[in-house]
Amino acid sequence: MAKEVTKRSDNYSQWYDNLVVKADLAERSAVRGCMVIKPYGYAIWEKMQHILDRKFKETGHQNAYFPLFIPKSFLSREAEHVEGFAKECAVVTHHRLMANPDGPGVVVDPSARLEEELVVRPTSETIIWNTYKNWITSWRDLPVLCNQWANVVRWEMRTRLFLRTAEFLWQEGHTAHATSEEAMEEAMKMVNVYADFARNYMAMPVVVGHKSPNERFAGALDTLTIEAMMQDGKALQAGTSHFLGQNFAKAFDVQFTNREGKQEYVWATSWGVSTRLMGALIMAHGDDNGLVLPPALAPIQVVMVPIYKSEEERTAILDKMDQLKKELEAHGHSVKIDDRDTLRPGFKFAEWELKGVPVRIAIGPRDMENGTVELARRDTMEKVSASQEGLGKRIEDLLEEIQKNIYDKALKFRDSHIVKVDTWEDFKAKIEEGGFLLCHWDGTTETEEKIKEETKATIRCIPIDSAVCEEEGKCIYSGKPSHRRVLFARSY
RNA sequence: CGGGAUGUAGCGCAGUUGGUAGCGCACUACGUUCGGGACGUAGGGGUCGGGCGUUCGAGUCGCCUCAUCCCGACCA
Repeated sequence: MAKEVTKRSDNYSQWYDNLVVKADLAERSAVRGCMVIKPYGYAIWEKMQHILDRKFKETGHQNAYFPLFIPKSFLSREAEHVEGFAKECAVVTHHRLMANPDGPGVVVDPSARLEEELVVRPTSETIIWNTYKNWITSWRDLPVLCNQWANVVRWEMRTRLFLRTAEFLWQEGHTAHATSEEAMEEAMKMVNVYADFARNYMAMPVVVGHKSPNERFAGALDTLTIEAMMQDGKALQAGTSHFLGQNFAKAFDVQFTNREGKQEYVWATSWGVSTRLMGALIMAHGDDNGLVLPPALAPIQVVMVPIYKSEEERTAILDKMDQLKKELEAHGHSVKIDDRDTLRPGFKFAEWELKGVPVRIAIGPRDMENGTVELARRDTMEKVSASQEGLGKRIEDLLEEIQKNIYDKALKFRDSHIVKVDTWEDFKAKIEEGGFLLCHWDGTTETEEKIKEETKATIRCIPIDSAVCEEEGKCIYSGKPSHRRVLFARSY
């Protein structure tokens, strides 16, 4: 009643917006296009951060931090790069305010104009490569493998909570290598780290592939991506990893002396995932009752709701819950006892379902007599009575099963919405139904853009490791020969 | 930057031919409730986005302005 969620089937977009707010994840801020991430939402992001950070360290990376402000001239060093970002940059032009001479308040002090404007980073390649120039002189200095956790600003015209905000949080890895092969290998390694994270922690299947030249990151020679399918059949780019070649090394003159004593430009990669992953998580698994969080990312994995009438019952049940909580925590699970006594159990059930807590344990007088608990799982909404004995093991198994079930469900949904399409008529019909279309494409940007104009569908990626794509055929649009299928979809 | 809309209580909204602002939820207090989003009673809360104008009188009409949202173009 208090927090009714719009039905997913009625209006997917509205369902999403509503859910983000009602589940206490985030809200729009007073600043145009910006978002406030609320404690519950941030707790999920923190879990994502910790897991990703560990993976980065395991793959040999170190964290560092580079400035928020980028001199305008840096950004313009790489031609494609600046062209790609120029239209969405926030620019700092002054450094001082003064009392308004014509009335109340303050105005920008015109005498405090910066000699060179500073761009609030939309991404950090330029400032980082300007720094790397001083770090790298010899082959012995390579590779440089840095990551930074930061915020970036892209002045988007239209924003959506988590999916596209003017400011967002992300991590960006920036690496420098002695050879092209090593850099390409790095880019590939990191996209696979993302794919692994999406599948095993977010319980979200993804397609790994190359972007078409047209969809590449501004300044990259190759962009690798993970593409996820949302429950309305649209695609969401969930992470990217770029092979930058020597473009930035040349733009910032980063050369090293190789083993033969010759000067060479270094080879670069960059890769990132953002708070957009939060949007992906919500859209991939949520339902009409709210969020469905995979146990691996749920800030609260088990919530306990006491049911009581008298104060004696309340005390006895909460004592029992404390005891069970300790047992579950010993198994490594995060547990919350909802002991608020101003709210009724039914209200709490609905609220924790809305917030996506994977497992709920309810204990009432009846359970206290029988030595049982009521065990409810969020993914299937099933409720069973379980013994208080051995609950730790039971919950451990259940959380694993939920994690697996959420993934399987998402995988089943996705696979049933991927179709091979071989005629243009069929393409136009199928794209309306949502989902991914595997089609032949002649490899030209012209064709890609015409398809986009006519259907709003874009090439999400050219899948890697997909045997079904490896075949000869004819372009869906132009009829020209093609030697592999690519993935088309409408996207966020 | 083009096209369309909306600004009224914390949130969601109603407000007729102009007559001095209301509903639901939320909030506060008390009581009864408590195994799936409780109910009763009593309360509090508004310069109607801002400015100027028309009028005896403007939430309502006119002009200006600001902000937000939606459809385009752009995008992790």
